Amino acid sequence: MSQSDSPPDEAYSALDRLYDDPEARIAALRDSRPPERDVAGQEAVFKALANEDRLRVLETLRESECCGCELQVVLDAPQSTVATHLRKLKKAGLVKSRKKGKWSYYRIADTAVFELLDLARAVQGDA
Amino acid sequence: MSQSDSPPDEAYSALDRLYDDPEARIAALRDSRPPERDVAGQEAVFKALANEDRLRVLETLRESECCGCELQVVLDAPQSTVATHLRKLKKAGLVKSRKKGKWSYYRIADTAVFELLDLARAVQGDA
DNA sequence: GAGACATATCGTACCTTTGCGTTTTGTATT
DNA sequence: AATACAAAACGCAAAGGTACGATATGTCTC
Repeated sequence: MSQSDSPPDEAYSALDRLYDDPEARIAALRDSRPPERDVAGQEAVFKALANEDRLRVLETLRESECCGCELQVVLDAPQSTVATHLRKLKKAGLVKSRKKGKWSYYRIADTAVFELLDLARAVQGDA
Repeated sequence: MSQSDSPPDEAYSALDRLYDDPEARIAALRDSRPPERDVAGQEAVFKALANEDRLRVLETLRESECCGCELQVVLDAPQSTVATHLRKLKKAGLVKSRKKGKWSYYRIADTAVFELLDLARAVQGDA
């Protein structure tokens, strides 16, 4: 993951054999690397989405805002488990919450979340 | 995760207090649950996307098809590590590969993958 | 202010994923 | 057929994520 730890020298020599101008190809490949920030942000989003229970929560919130205890019914899981999932979804910016009395109501933060869910289903569908 | 293990009876009684007709609400919540297959498929896709190295590979493949040894340069990681990531991407249906001589060339399987990457960046952006 | 109750947080045992050295497989080249 | 080499598969230690009981926090009702 860093630069000096275990450089794949073998890979370099592979490129040496593969191209007339390996330096240029290497430079091109390196340039195509996206900024670290972007990648880290994307990873955080996908990590939050990479769990069945959390996906079920999002699909439910698609229909309507829900409070925590309703989501317990949906997931059929204990309160602390549900709360942990909701915290993750919130931290990743996928849902927002508002407090009303002793209830916390959760809702999808951005319509882009719907699109992510739909695309994942589509990709999977014709795999 | 299953039905009989640890039912959140507490949640049921919460709904009892919350609604005039809790049974109806419970039924509605349960009906909103998507088919198990769908959720499992979505999870698989998001799991495959939930890793910085794999995201970097996908961003690189956005530009052009690449062989394994090129991706080693991009990730700056040993061959076995890169191969593991590629296997996962392939199993999730995100990339396809073709073999030419002793090289394997990888490419994005579906333009939906680009959209997923873009959406994740967008969601993250205004979080 | 005491009790009930929805949530949030903490601690931790358990399970999954990752990274990577090593070995194996498949394809050129000599 | 021996060598070279890209890629795939195997194996296991280390890291990370999950589930959930227990506990803490905040809010309503009496």
